Amino acid sequence: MYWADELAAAVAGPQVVNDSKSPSGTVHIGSLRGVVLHDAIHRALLGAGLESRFLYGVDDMDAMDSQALLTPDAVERYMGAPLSRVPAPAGSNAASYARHFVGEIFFKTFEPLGIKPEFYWVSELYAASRMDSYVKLALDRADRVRSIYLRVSHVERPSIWLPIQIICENCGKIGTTYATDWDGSTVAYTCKPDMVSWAKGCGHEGRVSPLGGRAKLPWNLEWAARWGVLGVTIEGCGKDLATTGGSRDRSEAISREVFEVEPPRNVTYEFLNIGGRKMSTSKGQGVAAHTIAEVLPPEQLRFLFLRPRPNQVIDFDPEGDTIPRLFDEFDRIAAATAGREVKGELPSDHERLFAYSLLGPSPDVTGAAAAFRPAFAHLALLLQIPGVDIAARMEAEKGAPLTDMELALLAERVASARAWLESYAPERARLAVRRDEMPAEVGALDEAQRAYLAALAASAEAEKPGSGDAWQTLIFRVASETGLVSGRAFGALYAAFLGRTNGPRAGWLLAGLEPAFVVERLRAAAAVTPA
RNA sequence: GGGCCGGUAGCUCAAUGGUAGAGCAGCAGACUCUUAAUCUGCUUGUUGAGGGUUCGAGCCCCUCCCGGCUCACCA
Repeated sequence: MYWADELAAAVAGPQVVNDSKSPSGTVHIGSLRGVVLHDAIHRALLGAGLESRFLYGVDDMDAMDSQALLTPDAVERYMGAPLSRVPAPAGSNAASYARHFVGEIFFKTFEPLGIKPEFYWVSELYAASRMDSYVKLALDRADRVRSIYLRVSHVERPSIWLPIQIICENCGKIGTTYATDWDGSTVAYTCKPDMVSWAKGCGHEGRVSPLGGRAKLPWNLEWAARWGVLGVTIEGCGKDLATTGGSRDRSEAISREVFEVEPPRNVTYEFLNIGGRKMSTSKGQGVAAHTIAEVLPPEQLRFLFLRPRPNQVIDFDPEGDTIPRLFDEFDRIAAATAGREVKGELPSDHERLFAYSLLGPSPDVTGAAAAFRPAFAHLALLLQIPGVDIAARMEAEKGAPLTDMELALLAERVASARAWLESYAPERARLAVRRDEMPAEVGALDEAQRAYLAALAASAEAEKPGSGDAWQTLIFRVASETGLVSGRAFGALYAAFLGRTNGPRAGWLLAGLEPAFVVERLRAAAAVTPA
């Protein structure tokens, strides 16, 4: 059974699926794995006849800690401030930095993937006092919190430490304050200049109520509190958090022992690596979500994340054959789903995998599976030949007119293939007519092939073929006249124009070039002395 | 040091307890109009090592070896 369906079969009653993201830091392609996974889980729950909500939270009470994202004059003032209070970059009319960044960049990648969670902003949960009862519990039971940190993670907190981060009333920063002395309604705090290295506190000291949005819980407690506030029943997380003694363990212990709430079911998911290496934006290895989305249409991007089980590493190297093969594998699964015979082994419940790769919430699986999908590599090739009518060629391949859905799929693939040719396609997938010099490969042609080229030059000059069809006919006819097997005739042409042993349909290739150049090159190639 | 994932054909990978198999590469062949297409045939295995469970193990359990990521400060 498909893993998401297995999960859905294992639960009962109404479900709340939750995921969240801190808006600080760059969003790269790997960040989308969790989103797509949670969406698939949500759809699996609905498909199993359960009630389900899919929530997505933005951690905008977190402190701004990335200097690279601020203009230099804003660093002094906003480093350490809650992201909800950092203004959006110049030119944006968003209400805050967090809203700009997440709204403009991250959410725009959700919509095309057919993912529509209910968004919520953590700063609003605090401001609306929905977190207050958990803040009080955390402070009342600070000793329990400290002992959990010690027991689960071997982190020792001083006895005056309180699990709360106050927003400084003077400078507005949250990353620089240290709170002590909870008296049941207020805490004392100091905004320390040297609390953290990346932000400077103002030195203010005060006493304030931590409720109603004036403070936030530290990460692990906030996570647990949210499970309680929102009634979360399923929430996966990356393996960096799920390690023994790590964040997830701490939050689960806090949820049970401090808030007395049963934590949600976990689905730990592995990372997405690029070419066997971890993604790192600082090393230029990270692929921004919107960049890869130009090359991979939504369905293939979903497929990339949904085909492996969640706890398997995905090694995605956009170079080489990876992208064409991803399309081919998708098409194979589509064909199998449509009931056609395919080669090779299929994943268990491949039709479920196919359905979840389609854009939700309730796609036409049968129609999509049966649709004609042009082979990606073939399409990329055709795009490089001048004067090819792609739609007509595809119709000929299918043997029937394309439906509206198929035309849309074709347009989508054409755009992907163009983007691929410009970005990740290997040299061997790119065609280039060698205009400037004779390819060295011509030296490998034998006498019969050179004679063929000479004869073709003469015939072309006399008959002046004007179309791909006319050229193709001539190529075959001259081959027949000179007694050369057609495959070797084509080989000679590819060597003379492309410097390779094979290529696209030669007639259309030659028809796209200037007649004078074609004849001249044919003659020159025919005259080359064999190596 | 702890955790997770992986190790299967020359390469990339599939196969969730039931005959180890695909793509690419290679070899041989077909084709007078898809020539990076299509079709036919062939070849390739100590499934990292060892033990265990089972009628049956690539898959489950145990012990190792190798590689990758991750955590151990904060969020």
